[in-house]
Order: sequence, then structure tokens, then C-alpha cells
Amino acid sequence: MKDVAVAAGVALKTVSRVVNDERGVSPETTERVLSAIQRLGYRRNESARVLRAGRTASIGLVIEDVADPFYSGISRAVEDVALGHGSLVLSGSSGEQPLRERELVLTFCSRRVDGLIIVPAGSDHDYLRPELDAGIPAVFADRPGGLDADTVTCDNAGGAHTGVTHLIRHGHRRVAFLGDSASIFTAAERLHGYRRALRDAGLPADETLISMGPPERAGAALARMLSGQAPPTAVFTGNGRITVAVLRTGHRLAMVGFDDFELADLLVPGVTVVAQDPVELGRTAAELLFRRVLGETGPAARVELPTRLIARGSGELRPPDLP
Amino acid sequence: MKDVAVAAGVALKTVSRVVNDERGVSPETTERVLSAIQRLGYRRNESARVLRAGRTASIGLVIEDVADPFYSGISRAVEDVALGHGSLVLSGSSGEQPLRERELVLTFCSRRVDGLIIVPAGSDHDYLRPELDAGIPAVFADRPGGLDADTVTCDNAGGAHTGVTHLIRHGHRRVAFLGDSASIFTAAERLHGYRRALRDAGLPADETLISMGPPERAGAALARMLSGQAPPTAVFTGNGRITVAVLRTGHRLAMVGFDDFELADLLVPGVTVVAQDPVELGRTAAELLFRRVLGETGPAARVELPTRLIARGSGELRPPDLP
DNA sequence: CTGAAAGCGCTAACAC
DNA sequence: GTGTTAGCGCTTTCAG
Repeated sequence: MKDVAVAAGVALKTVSRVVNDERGVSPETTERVLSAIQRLGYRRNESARVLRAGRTASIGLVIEDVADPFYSGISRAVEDVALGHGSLVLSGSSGEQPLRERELVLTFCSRRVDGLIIVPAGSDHDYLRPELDAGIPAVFADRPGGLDADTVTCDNAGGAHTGVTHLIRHGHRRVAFLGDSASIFTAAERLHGYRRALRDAGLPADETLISMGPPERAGAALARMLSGQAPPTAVFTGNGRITVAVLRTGHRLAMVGFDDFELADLLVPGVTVVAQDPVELGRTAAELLFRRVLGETGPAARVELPTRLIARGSGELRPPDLP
Repeated sequence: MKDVAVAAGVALKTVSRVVNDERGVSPETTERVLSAIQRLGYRRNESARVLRAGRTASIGLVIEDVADPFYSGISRAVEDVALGHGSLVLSGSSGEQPLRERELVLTFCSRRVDGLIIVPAGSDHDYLRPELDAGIPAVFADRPGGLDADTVTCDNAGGAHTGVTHLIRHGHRRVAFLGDSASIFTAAERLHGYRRALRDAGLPADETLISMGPPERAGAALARMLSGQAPPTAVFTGNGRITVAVLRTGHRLAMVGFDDFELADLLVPGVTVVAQDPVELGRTAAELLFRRVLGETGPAARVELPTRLIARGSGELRPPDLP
């Protein structure tokens, strides 16, 4: 910048003015500065600018894994909203490890991001308190965090309730539930929805038909149930990865899965799902965040997004004894 | 930092020393500083540090769309390598628009990223020249850029050749090629591979069996071919999205697709594909980049990753006249 | 309309 | 061991 000033025969501040489109510079001076900038290949150092301005025009996004289509949908939506606000996105995958989440968040904070969108891996967010107090707004997405901040979730319990009720309406009385580890908020919520659906239908809850754990183990869990005393005639799967794991076992049960996925309609039978909308989730979280970044105060918002049942065949299969 | 120094009764530099784990500070002073840091909730401002140090410990990644599994695989791999080098990733989706690619890259540069990984949307990268000269290394991934920089691609032509030859070996003499827009490097390369495979097999190239264009139009293009004079008995699809589009048409042709995808094995018949490895692509690009960031000079590297044919059924169907 | 000086938060270089 | 000084590249006063 100094070089440009010298080359154009003006003061530093004048170059700054031109670069920032500030008014009050004569057209000819502007011209001279612009040509010097061109000639020297000058580009403003954003880091220095940030140091003065305080705002970095960047936000931090912590998700579980970019390579998972659910989270990459969120990512893309966040990115688009951020770009609309002239902001960049620093993102990182926590891999469901609270420690890594924490490290990523703190790293982002030390780079003075203007705000954070976090899909919480852990439930303890005390480490965030000082940052929030320091004025860095945060929004929790997909799951609530352990802090009173803006939160966007899906109607997990309601969605599971709808899906399980759908199976029950098609004549099933023994519906298995295969969910992710119970420590994950969404998994626990969906299990609640399952239990409530059984209760609402006046069906007993058989604990041998419930299995919570990582997707890799879902196939084996189902096999155990099927070889048990009173096997299920239908299964509700608690997320997309479990749905796929169960499909790979090649069973022929009625089935409804939480999360839509590409090609669900091309399988035979088509897979009936309870769909969430990751893009909407990301968009909403980002908009909430930028509202805060722009200075909005007020109590923490809690947004719950609806789910949608998409019937494609697998959820409409009747139990063997009811043709 | 100044506050911490005052609170601990030491000079600024001493705080800096403690924060940076520099040697030469007595244990008790360290203790005093640490407790002051704790008390005041101090966290170093990375922007200021960057301004001094010159390195930002961040890299920029421009891909086409994070929401596409191929690119999100790349993303994740880049992120992991970057984290291993203590670096963060700024990422953005170009949406295949050269202008947006350019804007993202220049924005990243003005934030002084240490390096760039670019999946080129356009082919003209003159705008990058000054940045490269200014010492910001760049690596092109998936497609070569219009500049002499490190590049990682897949063996597009070879992969297509293998896939098409596979169909020919199963008795097909009329193999259609449905590729993405010819302006996209990978699409053009794969078309070359297709043509070469026909030539190598002594088969004539029938231009009515070739269609290049956006995935949305692939279904219609195939329908046109099938209702033509001499319809194809097999089809080679030029990328994952086209493969899916073609599957949705519900045809019953023999088929091999470029790009593997989840559930390809669960469809009936299973979909035979030529698989690339996005994770390996991202990893290689990132490693190449960090080698440059760490000071390696020397001529631009060109890495070509192999592809792999995975037979699952659809590519082994024989033509109707050869049972 | 333009410029000079101060300082954002930090670290490198050199005292003490 | 510790402190002082200068300056990274920019913007924000406040004077011309």
C-alpha cells in the first residue's frame, strides 16, 4: 500500500480511500491510484484490515463430517447464506468427538470469527461461555448444545412417531427400533417418538426389539432380533447410515427409515422414509446467526423444523400374517 | 495481552513468551502469567499474530459443490491433511462458474491463505498468475488448470476406455456414451477414452450414440437414442449424476458408469462402475500443497490416479441377440 | 479534497 | 530471566 502511495504520488490514506470506495477523492487522483495498483499488482491485506476493523467477515462451522450427505447439505446452505453476507466459512469436522469439536471452536474463536454454527458432538459447552460473553454469537444446529443459545433442530420425536405409526397402521404389531448410540441427542429423541407411537397405539414396548448403537452394528442387531423368540415384522431405522446398513442385510421386512437418501426410490421396494431437510436446517441456522452478528439481541430462539413422510413401498408392506 | 501483563505485573513480551511456550521464563513467572490469563479469560488474537508472522496457517479450497459426494470426499481428505499441519481450511463452492471460482480464489488470497487447492471451473487462470508470483502456491485437483502448477487428476480416458471395453467384451457393438457438457475437462477426456475403446475394438463410431450435456438432459437423450433407427444395446455414463439420471429412466440396457456411488450394489442389477477415489485425490492434492507451503521448489508435479472397474451386474448383461 | 500521526494486538530484535 | 522498542499493513482520528 505504501508502494502504491509512492508510485501514485499520494498519501497512504488516499490509497486506502480509493481501495474502500470512500467518497471524497477526485476522479483524476482515483485514476492515478488505480493505475498504480494495477501496475504493482497490489491487493489489500485482509488480515491487517481485520486487525483494525475487528470484524473478520468469516464464520466458523463445526459439523460431524463433511463427507456425510446430511452435513454437506448443511454446509452448502451455510456457505450460500454466508456468501450473501460477504462472509467466508471456516469449517471443520468433529467426527463426533467432543474434544475435537472444542478444539475447532476455540481455534475459530482465536481467529476471531464473527460467529459460530455448531453441530454439537458433546453436551458440555462451558468452554464456549467466555467466547459468548466476549460477543461471539453461536447457533447450535441439528442438536441443542449445553448452553442457552439459538438452536435449530428437526422434529425428531415427531418424525419417528409418524414413521412408526405408519407401520402400525399397516398392520404391524412388532416393530423393531434400530437407533444410533443413545448418547446422541437425535437418536434419543427418535427413540422417544418410537415409544410414544407404540403407547398411543396401545402396543406393548418389547425391549428386545430396541437396539441402540453405531451403524456398523445395526445389521447384527437386527439378525439377533430375527432369530429370537418373537421376531419383528417391521423395522424403523433411526438414521440414514443405519437404514443403509439394514438394507445391506437383505432382509424382507417392512421398513421406514429416518432421513431421505438418494436412490431410495430406485430400490425394490422403494424405501419409505421420514425426511428432514438439511439445506433448510443450514439456511435457518445461518440466518439466525447473521441476525445476531448484525446486532440483534433478545432471548435465544428455538426453531424446530418439520419432517415429512415419503411413502415408497417398503413402509407399506403388510405383515406376513395379514396379506 | 496488555491487561494480562499488567495483572501479572510483567512486561508484554513475557506474556507473549508464555503464550508461545518460549523457553527462558522462570516457572514462578509463568505461573503468575498463566493465572492472570485464566482470570481474565484472555485468548490470543490470531489475526494480529498472523499480521506479524506472515503465515496464516490456513489454506483455501475451491470445489464445485460441497453437497456433491465426490467433492465432499475431497473436502474431508483435505481437511484432515490440513489439520495434521495445524492449518485451517477456508472452502467455497464455485458451482462450475468460472467467475465465482475467481472471486473465491481472490478473496482467499486477500486473506493471505498459505496455499490454494482448486478444482477449476474455468480454464483461464491468468488471474492467478500474480498470486503465484507473490508466493501463494496452488494445486489443481480433478482437472488441470490453465497454468503450470501441481496437478492431480484421475485417469479419465483410461477409466472410460476400460469401462467401454468391458461392455464390448460382453458382446455389445452399439454402446452409447452419455457425458457431461463437453466443455468440462473430465467429460471430454472420458469421451476420448470411449472413442479409443471403440477404435481399439474395430467398431465404428456412431455420432448418434453420443450425447454431451448437463445431467438433467441425459434421460431424454437416451430416450431419443432408443427410439432411433439403430438403438444402443449398452450405455456408458460419464459421471455419477448422469448414471443416476439414466437409472431413473427405468431402461433395461447393459450399463457401466463412471464414478462409484453408495447403494450401487443394492440396485437390481447392481451397477457396474469405473470408480475414482475422491479421498485419495484430496489427500494427494493437500500433501502436494503442503510440500510447496513448506518451501519445496522444483517443476510442477502431475499426478494421475488410477481408476478401478467394479463389476456388479449391469455391465455384464449381454445384448438381446446374444443370450 | 488530501495528508500526518496514532494505534489495532502481537512478535522479533535487541537491550538490561 | 525479563523488559523496551519498533513495526507487520491497514484504518481512524483530526488537521490542513
